[in-house]
Amino acid sequence: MHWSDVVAQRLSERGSKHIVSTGITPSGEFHIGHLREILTGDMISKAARNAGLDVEFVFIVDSADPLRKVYSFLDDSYSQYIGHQLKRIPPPNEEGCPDMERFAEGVSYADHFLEPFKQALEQIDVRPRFIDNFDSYASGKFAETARIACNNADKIREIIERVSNRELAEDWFPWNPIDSNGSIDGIRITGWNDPIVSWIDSDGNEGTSDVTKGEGKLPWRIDWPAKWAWIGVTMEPFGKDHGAAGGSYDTGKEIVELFSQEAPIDLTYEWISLRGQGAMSSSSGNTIGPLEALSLVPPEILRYLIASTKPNKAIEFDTGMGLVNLADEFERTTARDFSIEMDKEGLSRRQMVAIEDAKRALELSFISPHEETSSVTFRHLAMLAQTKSRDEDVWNSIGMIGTIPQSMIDRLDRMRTWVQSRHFPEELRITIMEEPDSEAIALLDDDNMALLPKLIESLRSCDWEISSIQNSISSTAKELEMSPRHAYRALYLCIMGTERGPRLPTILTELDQDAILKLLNACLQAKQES
RNA sequence: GGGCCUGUAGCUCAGUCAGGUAGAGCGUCGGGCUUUUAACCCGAUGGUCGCGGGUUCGAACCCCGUCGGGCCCGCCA
Repeated sequence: MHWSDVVAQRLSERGSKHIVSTGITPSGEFHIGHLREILTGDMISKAARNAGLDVEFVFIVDSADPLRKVYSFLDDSYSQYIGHQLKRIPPPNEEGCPDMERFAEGVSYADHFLEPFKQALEQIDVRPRFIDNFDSYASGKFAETARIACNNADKIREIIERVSNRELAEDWFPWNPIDSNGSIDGIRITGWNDPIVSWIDSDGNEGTSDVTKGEGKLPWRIDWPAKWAWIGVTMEPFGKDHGAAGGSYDTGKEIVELFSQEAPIDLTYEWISLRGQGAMSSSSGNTIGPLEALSLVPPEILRYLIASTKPNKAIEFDTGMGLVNLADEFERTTARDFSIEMDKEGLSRRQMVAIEDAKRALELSFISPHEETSSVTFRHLAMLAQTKSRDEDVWNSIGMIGTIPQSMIDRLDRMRTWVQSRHFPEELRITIMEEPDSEAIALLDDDNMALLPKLIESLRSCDWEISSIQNSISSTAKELEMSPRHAYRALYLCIMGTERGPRLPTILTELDQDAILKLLNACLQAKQES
């Protein structure tokens, strides 16, 4: 069974109405690692609906969280905002400095990073109900849970200390008020008189906060179960950082009982890293943003990456050949006829499971509305994008006539972007030799050598366009009773340094005739001399 | 100090939850397509399932141990 269906089954055992929740702190640029969180939730929701359950999918924007530190992409002037909630500080401008103008227009730090992520979500067909955590506090959504938490501070302290096996400070209290400067750091609680906490901040200023009005926030380990409670979350996937024993899920599981609620069903997923570069990290700049990824890869393939990988499997995102293989696997899977495969006799249980899983992974990958596309592979399109500058020629080449589906136009656009990007693998790049490549020349055999002089003559006199070039090559080969395939081999070795390659006449017409003849002669000479 | 994930073909991985003669894709090699879209089709190649014990008629799978890789918690994420 596909992993999403396994979770759906667990959900159905518990009830028919569910809220699947995900959440991310907008502390910096979103990256594809975050996509796993949201796609995992999205796919579970879809699988659960598929199982006949009533499911709502929500995405909590943790905009009430404070700025932890001055990240590398921020100007030092942000140090004044450390400890301030992300919804209440200005967005960075191009230079990483606080952009007070946009802030005045109502764009917060949190909004700044959330907006592009929302666009990416649209593209990959994820449409959650967004919940802004800061606004939720402000509008009193946490009023009840905050009061319960403060009234049960001792119990919560006991849970956290026992489950996470760590000691909390003497003056620890389950509420972080906002101090006179707007920070929730370095503040000490001096009293609790439901629903008011009194505090003294690091500057010695004293004040009070009403926990029912969001004048502050619950600490993370309580904030999370409080969200479960007021939203009614029944299922939440989360990264392995929260899943560790004694981690926030373990403590949350017990704390949520104080709010008279059951902990949601959990699913811990592994991180996504960049191939050869380690974990994705917003602060080190070692990231690929969802929008950048989407400028290269069709959305259904990003979905397929998540859908076809079990959550507990770490993913190494590879923007080079790995991407090609993934995309081609997607194409092949799309072309499969699962009903015929399932009807085959003598299938082992494992084979059936594999077929089922592939089918489900594919279904979860399609974005709606699902358009029929040509089954051109990624490799093939990569080649076409390099050899045909006009889109029209690409469509003709793969037999698409009439109205081209938007998804195909997008795919070609992305391919052209990818070809020009630093991510495009050398292996697929079409390179034309300028000088004879000695290694390739060494591979020319006697037949090739016998052919070359005649071929050069024939190419010298032919019109430099596709059919004459093609004709010239095949007729020369026939003259010598050689297979055209073998004749092409000689040309590939001389021109591209490889034994095989993409359709050559097309490429030749885009190159200078004299230069090619010169190259072929040089190769001939080099071989004869060796 | 505690915990999680992971180790299977040259590469990427499935198979481990419900033990029953090792799988897929890519790659490689060979053939076909009598002018090759790196296509497509057919075939072949390829693994003492990290290692050592145990349970079992039977273990990649369960149990114990061990080695290697990745990571998390131990800072009010």
